[in-house]
Amino acid sequence: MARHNKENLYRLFAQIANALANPHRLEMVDLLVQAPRTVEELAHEAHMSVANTSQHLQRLKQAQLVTAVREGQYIRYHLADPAVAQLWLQLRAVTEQQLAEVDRALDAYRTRRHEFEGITAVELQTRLDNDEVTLLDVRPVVEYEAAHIPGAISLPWTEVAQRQQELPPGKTIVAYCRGPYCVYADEALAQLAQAGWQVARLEEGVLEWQEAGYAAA
Amino acid sequence: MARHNKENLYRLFAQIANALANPHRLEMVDLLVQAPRTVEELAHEAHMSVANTSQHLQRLKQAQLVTAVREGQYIRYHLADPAVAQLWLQLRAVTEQQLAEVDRALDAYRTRRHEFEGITAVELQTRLDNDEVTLLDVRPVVEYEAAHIPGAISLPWTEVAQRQQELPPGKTIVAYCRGPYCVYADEALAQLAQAGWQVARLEEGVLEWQEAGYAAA
DNA sequence: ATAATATTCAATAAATCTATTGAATAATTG
DNA sequence: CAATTATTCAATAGATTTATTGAATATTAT
Repeated sequence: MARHNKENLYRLFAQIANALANPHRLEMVDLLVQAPRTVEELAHEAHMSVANTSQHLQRLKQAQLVTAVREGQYIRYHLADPAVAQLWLQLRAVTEQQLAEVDRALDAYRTRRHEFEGITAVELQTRLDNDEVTLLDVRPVVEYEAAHIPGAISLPWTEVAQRQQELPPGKTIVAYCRGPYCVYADEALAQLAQAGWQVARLEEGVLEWQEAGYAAA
Repeated sequence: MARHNKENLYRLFAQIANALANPHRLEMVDLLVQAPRTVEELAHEAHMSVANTSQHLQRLKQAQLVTAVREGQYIRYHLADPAVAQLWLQLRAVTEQQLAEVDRALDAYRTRRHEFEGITAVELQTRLDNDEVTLLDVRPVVEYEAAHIPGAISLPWTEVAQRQQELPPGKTIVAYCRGPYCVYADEALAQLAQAGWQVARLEEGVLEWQEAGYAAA
């Protein structure tokens, strides 16, 4: 009797863990952290079929980790609450700490991971205040518009080659993207470094930046 | 290629989520947060067969969420890292916030949940400093010994009836146990209230107490 | 209304997860 | 060494999860 009620309680926690216990759904959560998206957009970004994406979204929605908002013929999915992003961060933290494979998998995915000088959030903040660096947000514009680090210029990584002359000359360029598991900043910096710019990468994305106690714009 | 490497990365995070995606395993983690335990102890506490408990422990161990330490003919399982407890806390926080069922399930499990006056960590701290209350840790002694709130007296809930005369008279008694999902404090307080004591419950357990920034002993 | 587009639903097969059972292993005790 | 105790392993049946396929639904545009 009491046993049964206790099991019911733990079952609820397990339901939420279960909703996150799939690589595709985690990638979708990771994308929704950056900005709300339609089913098609998510399917395209995560390289999944639309039907499969929809099915996974239903599971996230059932667990109330995301919410659906109809916009005309589209349905845009949002992360239900900032606490969900926190949970994702904590899951990442534990996984990184406990599974050494994460480091290896990251090296395999981000092949230029160790090519650029890193810069910490603290360093960046002071160098931004002293007007010593140009901060580049190389994510898609919609993500920049959803939230970005104050002072960052939006220049999607796909447009870096053509638009680099817009950048103020002389200053070091710091690029960031979705966070430590995103290659966009690496791609952008590789092009800029080749063109002779002094570059550095911020591993943090907006979520990690906020988590570290800084404000977002 | 890059896709494949990205999938590998998310697969690792999903592995950890998967290890937590079972009510029994969560209950085991919840128990291990309080104190390390042998397979048999866990099986008994969680009302599971030993073989099943062992099997679930293997999964937690494979995910490196727990570690096994042989002690003679026993093997004692420990939480691998405090970060695992943090993750459990965050999972609980999200579940409580997103699933209204938690509140109902908790009412069903802790039938005396609303019977006693609650006291916050802050209140407790000041009233302890002023020597106005007696703080009772009603968990099993091993858990008290693993960690407890400074100033707490160990009096397991099973012994409250016989040993209540040991308590200093006149002061209000505040009891706590494993946290908000534990009935021991309710059970203890029901007996003490009946015997005429002035009582209050602290919902926090040691983990939540520490999470709130206080030290443990 | 009809056509087009976005999303969901339903059915299905392959894979994974879970609890149970009984046997196997490893350490301790007599 | 034999007996005992704690834990793990192996096999298995039932349940759940997943990706795919094609059809169904809902909204918009013509």
